[in-house]
Amino acid sequence: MTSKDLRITDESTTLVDRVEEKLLDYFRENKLMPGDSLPNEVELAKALGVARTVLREALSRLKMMGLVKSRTKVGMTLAEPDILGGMKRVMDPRIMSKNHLLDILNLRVIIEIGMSPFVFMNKTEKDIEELEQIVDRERVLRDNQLSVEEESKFHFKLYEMTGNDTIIQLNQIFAPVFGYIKDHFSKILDDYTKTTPDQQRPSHKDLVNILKDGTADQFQKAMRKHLELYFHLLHKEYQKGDG
Amino acid sequence: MTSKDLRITDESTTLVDRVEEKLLDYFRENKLMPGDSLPNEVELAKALGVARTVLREALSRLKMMGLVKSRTKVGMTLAEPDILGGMKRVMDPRIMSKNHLLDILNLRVIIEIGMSPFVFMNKTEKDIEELEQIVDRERVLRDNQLSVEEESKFHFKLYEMTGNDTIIQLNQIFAPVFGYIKDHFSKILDDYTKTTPDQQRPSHKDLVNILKDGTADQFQKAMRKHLELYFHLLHKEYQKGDG
DNA sequence: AAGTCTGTTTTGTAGGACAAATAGTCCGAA
DNA sequence: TTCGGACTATTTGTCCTACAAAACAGACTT
Repeated sequence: MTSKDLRITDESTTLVDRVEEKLLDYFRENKLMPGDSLPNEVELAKALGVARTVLREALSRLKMMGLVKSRTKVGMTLAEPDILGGMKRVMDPRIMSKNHLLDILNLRVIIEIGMSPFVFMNKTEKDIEELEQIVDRERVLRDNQLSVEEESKFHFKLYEMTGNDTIIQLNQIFAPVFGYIKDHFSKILDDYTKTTPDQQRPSHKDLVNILKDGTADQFQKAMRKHLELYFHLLHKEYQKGDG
Repeated sequence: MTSKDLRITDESTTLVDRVEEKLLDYFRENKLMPGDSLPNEVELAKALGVARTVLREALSRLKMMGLVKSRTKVGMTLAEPDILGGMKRVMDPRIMSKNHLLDILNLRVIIEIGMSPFVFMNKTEKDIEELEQIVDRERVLRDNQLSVEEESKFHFKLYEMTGNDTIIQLNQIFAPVFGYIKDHFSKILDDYTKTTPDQQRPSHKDLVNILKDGTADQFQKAMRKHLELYFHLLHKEYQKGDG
């Protein structure tokens, strides 16, 4: 047993927590749909047997997630939640554990590789043109690297081509994490780019060309290669945490 | 201009919303780290110029995300947030728009394809054995399909092999969505399995064998093929939405 | 029929009171 | 001295009341 297992969880469930649960149960059991209206606060509080303030603290949480909307006089209605609403607010690399950061980086790499078949499927003339413009504007810095802005602009366009709003949002939410990682693991990343021949690392330009004239499979492999340095980083840093 | 552009957004930002923002700003500006303690509620409310009830509604949101912890007498402390905390609560396929559901399905497919290099990298003898056990227990139903439980058990093990807690959690949170999709798009899925020769659809058994004796590239391609029916579903249903 | 006014309902905000938990202190006994 | 128990002060948790603000509904006016 490690010291981690000894810590007191102290999950002293508060009344607000339970009310929040109850509300969600209530929505599900009554099969409420977006647009359906809820009882007013006073009634709800009475039905739940709690003070209005407690009810409102629970409702406040659901409002943050977009599940509940309210307007004076009109009352409260259910709505389709913004599942990323909470994440958007609290994503801050500064306060995240190293392992958590690596998890997110890993997830990003996974998404970029996994989405490449869809990017290839959805590509249009216009997309290719835009990508070419982005690539043409890129200015190479030291060690064949790009600025963070240029780097992310290119990848953002690829995300856009998935046509998947959730994924696009996810990329935006994760963005600060990569900036942070590039800063804090720059040594490992630099070492890798210096010791790996450029030919083994497809540039953005190469990717566009393959997307344009190659096959879906070639594109995915190239993306995989393009992201290889993160494989390297993940492999090296996850190891450390285990020890 | 479509009718969608006419709707009243009514983003009447409430005081609680602004206090929530202010708190997050305050945390960032003061570079608070997990473990650091916050001023007590009365002081905070005074500093913000709002009633304690309002402050508490804002804090309640941050507590839901795990960013703030509180204990009587001790006070409040900052903690590393659970970025999926909000999502976990409100993920309910019943109330999600079709496009949103497809986005999630798409994301799952993307993750499963993208994670296959990592699954291959991380595989151990023990993992293979477990997978073989899972596959051996599987009972084929009509049309070469499996029960939802068996299906998800196999894939869950693959997620586990990524060693990425965030991704494992994400899979669990998404699980209800797939159940829902399998129910509601069963016609399309059944049609596909009926009209596509079994040889073109790698079974779980095939996947394990490739994972065991094949290459990383073969494994990824097999995963891609295994998920092909979802490509089919996504292609067909996303189309509809556009019209 | 159209616009205006007024009353009423419901959420939004404020503030006070007390309960419950518990860290810290002090005191007394082994 | 050290341990334990009682007390105290502090802070969050819960309840309650009051009023402000928004906006729907219906009556009333022109």
